[in-house]
Amino acid sequence: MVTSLGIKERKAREVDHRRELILTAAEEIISSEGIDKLSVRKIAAKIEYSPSLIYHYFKDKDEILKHLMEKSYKKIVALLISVQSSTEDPTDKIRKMTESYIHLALQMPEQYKTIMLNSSPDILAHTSVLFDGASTKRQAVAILCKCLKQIDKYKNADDKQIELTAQIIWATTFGLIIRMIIENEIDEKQKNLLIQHHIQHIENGIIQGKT
Amino acid sequence: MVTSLGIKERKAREVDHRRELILTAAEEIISSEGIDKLSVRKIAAKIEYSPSLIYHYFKDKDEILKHLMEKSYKKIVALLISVQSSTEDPTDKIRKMTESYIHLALQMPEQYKTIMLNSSPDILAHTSVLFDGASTKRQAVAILCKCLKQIDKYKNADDKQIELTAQIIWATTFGLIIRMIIENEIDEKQKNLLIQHHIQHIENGIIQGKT
Amino acid sequence: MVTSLGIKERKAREVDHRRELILTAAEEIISSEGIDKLSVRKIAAKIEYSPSLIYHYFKDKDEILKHLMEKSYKKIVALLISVQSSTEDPTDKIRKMTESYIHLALQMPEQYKTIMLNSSPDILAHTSVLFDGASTKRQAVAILCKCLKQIDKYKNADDKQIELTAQIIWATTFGLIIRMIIENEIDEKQKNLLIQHHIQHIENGIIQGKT
Amino acid sequence: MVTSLGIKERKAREVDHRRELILTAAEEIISSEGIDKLSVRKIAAKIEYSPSLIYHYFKDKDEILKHLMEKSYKKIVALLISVQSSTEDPTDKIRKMTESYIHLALQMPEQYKTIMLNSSPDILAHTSVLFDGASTKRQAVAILCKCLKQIDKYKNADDKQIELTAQIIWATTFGLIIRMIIENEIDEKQKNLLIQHHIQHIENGIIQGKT
DNA sequence: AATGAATGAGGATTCATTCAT
DNA sequence: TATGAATGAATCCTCATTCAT
Repeated sequence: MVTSLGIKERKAREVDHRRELILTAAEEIISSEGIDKLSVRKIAAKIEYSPSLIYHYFKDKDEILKHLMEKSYKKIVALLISVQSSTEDPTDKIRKMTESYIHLALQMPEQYKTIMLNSSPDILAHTSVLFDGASTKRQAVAILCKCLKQIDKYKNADDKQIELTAQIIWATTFGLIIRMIIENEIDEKQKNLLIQHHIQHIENGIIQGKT
Repeated sequence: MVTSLGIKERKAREVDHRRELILTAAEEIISSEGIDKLSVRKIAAKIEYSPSLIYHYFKDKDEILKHLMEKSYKKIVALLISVQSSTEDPTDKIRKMTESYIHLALQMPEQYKTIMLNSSPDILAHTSVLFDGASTKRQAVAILCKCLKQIDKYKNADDKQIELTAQIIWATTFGLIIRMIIENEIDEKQKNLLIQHHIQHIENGIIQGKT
Repeated sequence: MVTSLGIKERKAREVDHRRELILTAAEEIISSEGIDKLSVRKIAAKIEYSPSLIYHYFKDKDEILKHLMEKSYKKIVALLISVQSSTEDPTDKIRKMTESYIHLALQMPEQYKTIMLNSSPDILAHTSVLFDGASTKRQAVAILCKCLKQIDKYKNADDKQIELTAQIIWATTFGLIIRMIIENEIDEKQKNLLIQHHIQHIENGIIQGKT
Repeated sequence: MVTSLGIKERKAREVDHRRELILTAAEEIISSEGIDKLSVRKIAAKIEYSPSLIYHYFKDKDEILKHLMEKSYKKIVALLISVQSSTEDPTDKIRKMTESYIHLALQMPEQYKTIMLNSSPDILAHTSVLFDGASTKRQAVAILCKCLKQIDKYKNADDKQIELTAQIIWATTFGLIIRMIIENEIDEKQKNLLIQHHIQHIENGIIQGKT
């Protein structure tokens, strides 16, 4: 019995491993050719198996795409979480978080685009941030709000105002990232200048001026 | 003679009408399925004609796409131009321009996405704004720079700094628009709050704080 | 009545003119792109009329091709006839005829190929020369035979032998021409050497040696 | 293990068989309709499978054509090689080689035409023989030259002259073959008379007369 | 577990042809 | 006389998917 379980387990692990292989191959194709050039055949070619095998592990291409989305989404969420830690002064924290977030996003441009420009309900269920109440339902916004609240100026501010500020920070940062991805061939120096300038603007916006 | 001219004219108009029909059908398909799912067959099906007929009016699919792009691009450029005028205080001008731009973009969401998220060189030749020197090559950035220069704080500022500020204003506004389009189902009130908040942030950024 | 006839005549002439225009355009396309790239559309484009007009003058594409074949065939036959004249010594006559024939064929390579490599019965009815009895049914062979008979060596020769000789002269000359057309990019000098050499061989063959 | 190998072998053989089937179908279509009427659909129809299946066995139509060409070309080259051997008197050797070559070519008329009338650079790279220097680059010409050199009359002859003679022998023989193929329905007796007559002419040309 | 065979739907074009005007 | 509209068939090719083995 125990043995049998062990075998089953190993088998299960192997299955997972294969699925992972397939997904990774798919990711690579997406990275290099774009999501609309992804095909089952190409995945099969990459893992050096026959296309039919893919159907042992995934019901159809859509299922692969769904998993891909999930995987990418998790990566992107992981971005934010990995960035949090190292507390200090809240403004500084926002600066660092934003900076890291941008850099990490730029390291996975195709996945970032795929997820963040996707308007299927399944994906939006995770990625939408502009709706009223996002601060309680979206981790990213929540974290930003928490930081903002620690800033003197926002101490007595309305929750709604803080949420809006967080949403704007998020949406505008998203905009800069997407444009930098789309306008490829911007050199590194210029990219850094833009990022620094953007962060400076955020700081100007949150520290001074009207709420 | 007059009659003959009249006939020719009507024919020309009819041709234009057909071409327009095709383009509109194409736009609808793009709206509902995305640009990469656009096919000549689908267009033909939509207008209830045979696919070959399309080739009477357009040389090939690329020509259709080119027209589509041009059409959208012209609309978007028209946005900016229509928005300029009504001079006053430069900060106010930027506020009004941004506001109008956002509202107009939201009125043609699919076209905006199609153009602004397109990374083909032909399109980017018109839409890229983040490169070093954009202030002299892109009208939109140029106009923003001109306004910024009129603001006291930037009187003695470095041209490069001003360009960067303009670029950030543009890229972040773009970000907000795209997210509002992608996260459809945001209600009007929330949209307006976000827009106002964004503009306020821009103002905070440019009036106060470090450059 | 006279007038009416005059008009009809002019109309008929005009129709002929148009048909000629169409055929000429077709020939040009065949010359530049080969016979299998010939299309009604291309003809129409060349004469700057609409494709439908073609159908006023020809029943269908096949009819055009038929006329084309006939026209080309007549040209090729004209070759031979034009070459005959200027009598003298029979050997010399064969030399001159062959030489002229080759040069003229090389001036209309595509037409020559089209006709001479065509194995449709209609065309073969004019172009076949190897069958027993060709000397009485094919002008080209007949002329060659007549020349050969004037040569001393063949004075008493069997008619069948003479016919065979004529057929070989014809078929081998054809071979040289076709190869020179197919192996384009042979330079003029080399072409002339080959032609001279070929003619010399014919002379060697007919003057000396066994029959 | 043996079984497994056996299976693989059988599969490989089956694949080869299928490919062969496709190629044969293609050859038949070419025979009956000409090479430019060959289409993937027609092949599929002939073997009674769907067109897409063809793409399991061949990358694209070009690959099919390439195989077809290669197959035919190999046969034709094999002709020449098979014909060489059995040395004797050089004149006799040329006679025998030519005779065999003609007979073998007539046994694969469509393939011979396909290859020898093809003017694509890829094919011409193997089949062109009329250029200056062919005696060193084309086996067929080289062999003929070697034989010619052994003939007394050519002992002291210029290499260029010998090359030209070989080229003429080749081109004229080609002409006779092609015409016999195109003018189908020539009876065997007549064919043989023509062949013998042609060979006699070659001999007359090379043994006697001027070089 | 793995695969090759097979297909049908869909992709862009091209073309000959008909027909109403 | 001349043409534009319209089509259906044909071209090559790709792809997701199923099925028997």
